[in-house]
Amino acid sequence: MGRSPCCEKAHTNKGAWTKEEDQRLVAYIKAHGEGSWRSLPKAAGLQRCGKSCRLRWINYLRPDLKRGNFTEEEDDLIIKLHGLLGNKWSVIAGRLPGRTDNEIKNYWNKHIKRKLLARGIDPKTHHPLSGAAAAAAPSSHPLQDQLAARSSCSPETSGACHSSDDDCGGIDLNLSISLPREPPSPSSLPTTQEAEATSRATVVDVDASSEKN
DNA sequence: AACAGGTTCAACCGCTCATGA
DNA sequence: TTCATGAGCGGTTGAACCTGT
Repeated sequence: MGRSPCCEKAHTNKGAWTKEEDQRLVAYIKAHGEGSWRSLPKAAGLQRCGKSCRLRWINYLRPDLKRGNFTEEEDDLIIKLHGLLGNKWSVIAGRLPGRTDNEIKNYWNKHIKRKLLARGIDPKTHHPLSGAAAAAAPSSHPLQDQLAARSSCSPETSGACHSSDDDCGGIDLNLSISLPREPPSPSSLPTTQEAEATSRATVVDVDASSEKN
């Protein structure tokens, strides 16, 4: 009596989506909204796994997606957020309207990793590459360490030292985000993902406006 | 022009988390 | 409190595309 599989593998398509499948999925979501991914494929007449539908919608079909090159600002923001959060791609995506976790993850692997390496920075630890010892620091994310060290003034406990120019910790990553947390328009998605991402990220305030020093 | 190697992107897989009975 | 189920996340893979030889 194991857990039931997420879908009938024998009767589901795999691989690239066809235009018709895309159209069906978009039409269904427009009519019924997001959610119930497990039952969606059947209801929409798709021979796909619910997870696959969800992914296709989130990463490719959503109307509010911003496709195209990342800006320098987005680059910097991703780097800073990664320093704070690690590989929490969905949280990072929540701070970059129109970007998806998958897109950011890919972009990180293809572009930013190299950028950091070229600067002599270890993309995993955000420490200078030169010191192997540095890489062996107690935490994989030094910035998280700094945040932890600041626990005495954490927003959860006091919120007192959360002003944008407070230098608690002495790093410029004391940020508070000013990006919109709501969907840009009523017709765009409820973005449960973003909502969740936002809620999970509340511990860390990141200010997009301050990331340009 | 043809081939090989490298890069990029979309999609899948397996795990964890959240929620409800 | 425990268990079952659905949803979401992050890592990985594979095919298509690009570039250099």
